[in-house]
This record gives sequence, structure tokens and C-alpha cells, in this order.
Amino acid sequence: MSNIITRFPPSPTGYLHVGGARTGLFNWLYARHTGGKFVLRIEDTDVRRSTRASVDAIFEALEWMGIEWDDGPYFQSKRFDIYKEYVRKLLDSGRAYYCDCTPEQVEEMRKRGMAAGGKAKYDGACREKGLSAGENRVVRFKAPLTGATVLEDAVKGNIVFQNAELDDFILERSDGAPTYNFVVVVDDITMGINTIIRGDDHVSNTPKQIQLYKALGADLPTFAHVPMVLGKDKARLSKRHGAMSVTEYQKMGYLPDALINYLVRLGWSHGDQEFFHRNELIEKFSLDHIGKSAGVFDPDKLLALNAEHIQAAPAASLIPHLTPFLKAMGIAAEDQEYLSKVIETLKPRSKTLLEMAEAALFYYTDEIVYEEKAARKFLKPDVLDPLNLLVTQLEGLNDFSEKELEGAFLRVMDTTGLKLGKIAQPVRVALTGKTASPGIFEIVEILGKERVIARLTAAARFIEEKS
RNA sequence: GGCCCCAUCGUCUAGUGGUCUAGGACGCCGGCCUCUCACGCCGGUAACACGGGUUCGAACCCCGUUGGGGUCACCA
Repeated sequence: MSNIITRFPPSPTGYLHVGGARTGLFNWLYARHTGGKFVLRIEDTDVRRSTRASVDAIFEALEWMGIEWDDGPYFQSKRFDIYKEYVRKLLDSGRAYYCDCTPEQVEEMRKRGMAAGGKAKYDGACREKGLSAGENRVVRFKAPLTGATVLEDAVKGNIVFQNAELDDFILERSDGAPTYNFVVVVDDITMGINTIIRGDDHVSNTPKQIQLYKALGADLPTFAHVPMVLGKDKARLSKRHGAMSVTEYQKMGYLPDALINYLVRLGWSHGDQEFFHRNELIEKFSLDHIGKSAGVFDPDKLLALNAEHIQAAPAASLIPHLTPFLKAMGIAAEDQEYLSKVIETLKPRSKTLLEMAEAALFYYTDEIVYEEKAARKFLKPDVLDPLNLLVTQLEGLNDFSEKELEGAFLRVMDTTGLKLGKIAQPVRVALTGKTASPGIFEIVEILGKERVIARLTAAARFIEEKS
């Protein structure tokens, strides 16, 4: 029923950073929420700075996040004919003209304006010259000199710009290439984009674009300028603020849903709710709860949210996300059922998938390396008897269920007079090499009789050799 | 500097004139739980930038100040 069409227009001059991903997300969510369309457009008119590698990086990041587009990707570099055609239209209708002022001359005008009253703009020297096409000539837009242009912004409200503040900006460079403000408008018109959600660093471009829409006789889209994402020091996001690319978060073991949840919540709210599943976001997202002020990117909160998403996810759904990390550690983890059990025990103690993979190691290797401190503290001669006793008890068990295991431990406690804590720690070190791990019964059950007994006796041997 | 935007705990935010001695989340600090580490639970810390109005009554409306951000290209 809806005919909302949004778009995401990254320029391929580097990786996709979290700020850009957020505006992409807003557009995607809004399209999904309204049942509309989401268009991907690559803004690569700056041939010098655009690279194929960046394009691929952007695709990869979007794919990982699960943001799929319905139309495109369009490449502006392949649409020059269309831009030419629109320049022609403007020239023919008298809304654009050729200008032969040199960059130096224009720069001079700006300096003068800056010195005089603060208005740094082209003075319209060639406006009425009636110049035709030629070497070193640019095409400028003949902007209205008086009156005002109003931006009716869906998040910021009405913003009024005096036309006298704006100048006759360039539509087509002297080398024939179109400029940003122009191509954006032509693209948005020809692609049917009717809802533009973008960073508010674009507000000052908007009046120019609105004038272009009008000069071209096109309907205005809905504009929604969302506040920017800032770094901890409240300055614009940059590499010195730490990990900023979407791909980095992927590599650090974040779940795409967690990143999405965090990014959307940064600047948008739904009452007090902090945790959202992807579908909930689609269901609840709307333009009218986007905040007006800039937000600081907080890695701690993202990490906490990631932990929450890990906990909330069924083990089976975590498998595809965790497997690459396991593989990187040389763990094949082919048995899905086993992996599921492993994940279940690790979920509440893993804030990232990377942590989870590292914590899973002892489930997959038989060469347990004892942490030095752990061994010194817990693998001492006095636990030799309890350990051997436990082995005997365990050997007698057919069923390694938690209940049976508890019984076995209880009997060892009985005969030795030791508390569970005294026994559990040495066993934990014997089984995992570490002093921290999932519950002792859980890991014994998952590891299974054979491996548990092997590791226990190995620990006993270790103690004997030491003393 | 001109133009534009913004302003609630350290951070993300709820709040749309009275129910706010301002709520939630992250962080931080206590405690409980406990076989370790976590998880979980309970409690605490901490904010309406400032000054004027408007109103019987302002976090919410208006003006100003201050502070922060954006933008002023033949980049996008």
C-alpha cells in the first residue's frame, strides 16, 4: 500500500563506518516499516577518491548487517548522460548559465565577501553575460536572489534560509563532470526517491537542492535530517575514536543484530525499551521519535548490548556466527549438537563471539595447558586423593547426567570431608586449565566420561611428577 | 567570521504545562546468590546549562546568554 522509497548513497572512499551505517539503517528500516522500497546508490562521481575496494567493503558490510536493497546498486559514474540531459534542461529554461570565471577569481570574491560581511559567495558576475559552452567554462545554477527557501524537515521542523545567503553554485564543472548537489537531486528525482533520511551535516545543502527541485518542476521529497554521531570527546567520529568501521565490529565478535540495535537506539527511541530484535525494529521504527541532538558513540554500551543479544539468541542461531571464530583458532566444530551444548554453557559469560570462541577451546582440545597460577594453587599433593577417589566414582557411573554426577561428587565429599568448593576448583583446573569456567557439572557432562577421566588422571600424574 | 542546528544523570535516552522530591539503560559503587568466572537479583551514585519572561503552575512555551555541533569547494 505504501509507496515510500528511500535510499542509501554511500560514497566509496573508504570502509563503511558506523555513522554511515546508521543512516543506511534508518532508511532501510523506514522502507521496511512502511512496506516501501530501499535503493542503494554508489556516489562515485569523484573518480579520484572512489575505489572498487571501497565499493566491495560497503557491500560486504551491508550484507553482514543483513541490510538488503530492493533496487540498485546504481553507480553515478555510469549516469553522466542523464546528468547532461538535466543540465541541458536547466540551460534551456534559463535556470542555468555558463560562467568563465576562474577558480582564482571566485576565490577572490569569497575572500572579499568574508572580509566584508561574512558572506562567502560567488557574486554572479556571469549571470547575465549570455555565455555559451566553451573551454574552461562551468555551468552555474541561476538561483533566486530574493525571498526565502523553507525546508520542512521531518525531524527538525521548519528551517528558513534567506535566498540572499545562497549563491549560484556550480552544476557542471569545466571538465564536464556534474557536481554533488546536482547529481543528488537528479538521481533522487529519476529514482523516485520520496523520503530522504540523512545526516544533518546536509541541512545547509538542502536549500540548494530544494531550489533545484523547483527549477526542474519536481515534487519535493520528505527530508529527515538525523543528528550526527560523535566520539567520546564530542567531536566528529574519526579513527582516533577507536573502532569505527562496521567490519571491525564483525571481526571483534559482535552480532549484527546487536550493532543494529545499538546504532538505531542512538538517536531513536521507543519509550524505555533498550533491547530490540530486528523485526521489532522494523515494526516500531518511525521518523517521529528520532531525537534532535547529536549522540556520543559509547562502545561500552554496545558491548553490553552485544552480551544481551548473545544471551537472548538460541544456541543454534549462534552457530553460524561463532563458527568463523572457531575456525580461526583451528577448531572445526563439525558436531552441531555438541557445539550447541558448548554454546549454551558459554552464553552467559561471553560478551563477544571472540570471547566465546576462546572460552570454548578446552571443549575441543585434549592437550590441557594449566595456567601457571592455577596449577600452583589448586594442583597440589593434598588433592591427589580426592582426585583419584573421584576418578573411581566416575568410572562407576554409566549415566553422566547432572544428577548422577552430583551423587559422585557428594560421595567424594563424604569420604574426604571436603566441601564442594575444595574439590571443584582442582577438577576445574584439571579439565580446563583455568580457574574460571562454566559450572563443573555442566562441563563434566559435556566432556563425557572418557575425556574427563583422562584429564583427571593426567592432572594426578602432573601432581605426582611435581612433588 | 556569516548562515544553520542542538542543549535532561559521565554516556544513550523517557518526558510533549500539573501524575517529576524527573523514569529506564550503560558505566561506576555496595550487597545477595554461588563449585570458579559470569549471568541473575536487590540497593546506591548521578541530570532538567544559565538568566529573563508567559502562566495559578514550567524539564516541557517565548526571548537572551553561554556552550557544543554542522556548513560555507570546479569533495561527497
